[in-house]
Amino acid sequence: MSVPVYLRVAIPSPLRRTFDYLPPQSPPAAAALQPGIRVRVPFGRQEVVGVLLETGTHTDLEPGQLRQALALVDDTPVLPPDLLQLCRWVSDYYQHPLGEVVSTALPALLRKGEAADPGGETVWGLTAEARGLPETAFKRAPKQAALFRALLARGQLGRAELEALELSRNAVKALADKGLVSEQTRPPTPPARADDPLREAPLALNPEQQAALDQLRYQAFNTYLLEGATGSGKTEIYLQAIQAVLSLGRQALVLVPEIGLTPQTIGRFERRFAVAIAVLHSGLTDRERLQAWCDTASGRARIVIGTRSAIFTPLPEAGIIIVDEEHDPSFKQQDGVRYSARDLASVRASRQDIPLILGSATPALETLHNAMHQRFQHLRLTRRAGSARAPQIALLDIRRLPLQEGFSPAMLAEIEATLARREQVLVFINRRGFAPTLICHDCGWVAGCNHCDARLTVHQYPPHLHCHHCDHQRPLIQQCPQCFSRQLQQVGLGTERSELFLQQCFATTPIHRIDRDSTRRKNALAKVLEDVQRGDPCILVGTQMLAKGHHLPRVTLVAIVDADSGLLSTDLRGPERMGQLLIQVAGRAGRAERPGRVVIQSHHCDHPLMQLLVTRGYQAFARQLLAQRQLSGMPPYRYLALLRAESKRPENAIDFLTEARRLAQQLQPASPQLHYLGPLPALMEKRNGRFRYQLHVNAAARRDLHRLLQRLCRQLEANPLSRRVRWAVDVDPQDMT
DNA sequence: AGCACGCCGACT
DNA sequence: GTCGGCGTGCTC
Repeated sequence: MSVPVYLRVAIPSPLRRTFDYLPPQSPPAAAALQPGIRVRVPFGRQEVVGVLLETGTHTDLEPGQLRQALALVDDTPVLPPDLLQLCRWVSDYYQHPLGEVVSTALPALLRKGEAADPGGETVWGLTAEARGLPETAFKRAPKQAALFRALLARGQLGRAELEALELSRNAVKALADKGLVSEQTRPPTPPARADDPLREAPLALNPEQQAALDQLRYQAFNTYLLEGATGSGKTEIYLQAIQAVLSLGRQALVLVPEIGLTPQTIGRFERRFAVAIAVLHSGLTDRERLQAWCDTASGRARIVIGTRSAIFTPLPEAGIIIVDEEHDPSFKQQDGVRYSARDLASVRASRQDIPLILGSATPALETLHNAMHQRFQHLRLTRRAGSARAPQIALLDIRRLPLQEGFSPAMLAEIEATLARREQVLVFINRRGFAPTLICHDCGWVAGCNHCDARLTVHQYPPHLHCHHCDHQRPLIQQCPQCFSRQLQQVGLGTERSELFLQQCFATTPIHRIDRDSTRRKNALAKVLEDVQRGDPCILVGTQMLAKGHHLPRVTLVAIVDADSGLLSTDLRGPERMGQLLIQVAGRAGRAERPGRVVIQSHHCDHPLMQLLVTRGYQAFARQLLAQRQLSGMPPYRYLALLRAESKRPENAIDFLTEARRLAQQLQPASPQLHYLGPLPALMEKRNGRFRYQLHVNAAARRDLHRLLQRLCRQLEANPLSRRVRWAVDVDPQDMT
């Protein structure tokens, strides 16, 4: 007689506990009950997909309380042991329910219980009828004709190939509707030979790059901070490190920021390597995401490039993790499980005993701090690759100067001179829309969002008012709703307004606006960049979208219209962000043979931080900020966690946090080692119709903070006040918004 | 979270 | 007379 076995299951629910079940009917072989497989179970009145954590022979429940699992979904774990462990670590470190962690670690379709092996890629091919048509068919539909010819030549095309060939998906649909194209399944690409991963020869390294590469060790955990200015050749180091790892028969994981995953980046990897590469980014459909996930989990793909959530991709033969632009805020998830993919990369690399490379021109303060304390090996690239010289940065004091739409005469003169030399200009304005404020000149009424404590941004293309925090939109009004005056003024500067103004100033020069609105249409960004590559004089007006990753060799002037907003920001990381952004944007200038120039307009040119950044560079600037952090007892010198709570009725959230503080102080009275602050309103108190507050806990020792949070969460979950609010812990918060 | 139950207000 | 508002309780 076999001992009864119980299944301990992680359920996607905010409850901080696991649930025990009886094995499903027709008891599976014990070997089938591997941790990490999915199980379909009854849960309350619903049926959910959970993940098996472990099996056990005892349970705290009465036999009658147990229900039976309905079915095992997988034969092999969707979360192999290392990832299951990582999820447990995340749940413990970030104080987030394990079931939700496990569920964020899985692609959406697996969450819903779909099979983990989609068995090949969905592709489109011509039907027999279509193959009989002459090559000159579809004379009146050029898009369809192009697709038809491509399919004749190549047989089948997948989504990625359609994109690469710039074929329209509408054409696919049109031909499919005519019965000329059908959806087919292409078997997975066979694994590439590991002995020859290269498609193209690596570039020659300069001595500095070579020295950095020589430092890397591939057989053990070590964290390398690869610090190098834009254009200093970090990517080539990544490529050659990956090459080394591939030839050891292992896989590489590359994490990139959300807007850094450009076709150029992917193209560079694909040109270099002959192995299958899986790409995971937010633009994929659930189906494509699952496909990419399966490709890496099966070991077919040898390189994974992805944004934040790619840190949870199973890699049976992981050999290296690279985090590019490691300072980028998008690596920290800002809702649900508030994890930092960069920090998880470190945990994962250490557990798997493989190297981790953190690359950046402007490392995060905590990363620099780690490097300074020898926890990371610091590799520096100081030279720009090729002949490009570092840009010269000039501060332009605009106090008392006449400004036209934010531009000083000197700045306009700079732009004009650059265009006259037949060079290109990048105008950086970190705010999309036309104007950030609509105000009534007669009574002072300001157009605000009904759901947030925010002003509505005026957009002109097309005209409307838009809340950038909750996406609420309203028609653009001409009359004040309070006093019925028609004197409504659009105050402040956004990209649309600058574009219009510059168009008037430089009527014969093409102006390209690049922000989330102008690039919403697919390939719009690629088209503009293609134009820009041709090198004719033009002006690019854009937000931080322009700051990342794009190679703009003909841009020789970067104009930063307003550097003050970041400098004066009250947020913990405001100045750090400003510095990083300025340096990143500046990196766009002068990448080819021509020297670049960066001009920064400011009312605070003599601000010590600004001076430091411009005259002595990011390192000195960052060290100064670190000194300030140490004085003010902030990370990375002390450890911070926020207890966030929000509710429709503000008092619910405040009462909850007040109680939380009381409980916390009972567990751990305030002291120099541990202090409390709050409940405080969030920087934007009301957002999306909810009032948001936070309790800050600041500790000298990570261990104390962690112990407190753990015990506090247990109590809070049982507390009736917690049911009236949405609450979550944010360990190592990025910002206080 | 999701779902059901339960008890009070303005509607066909 | 009901539809539906959200307070409360529960999930192996």
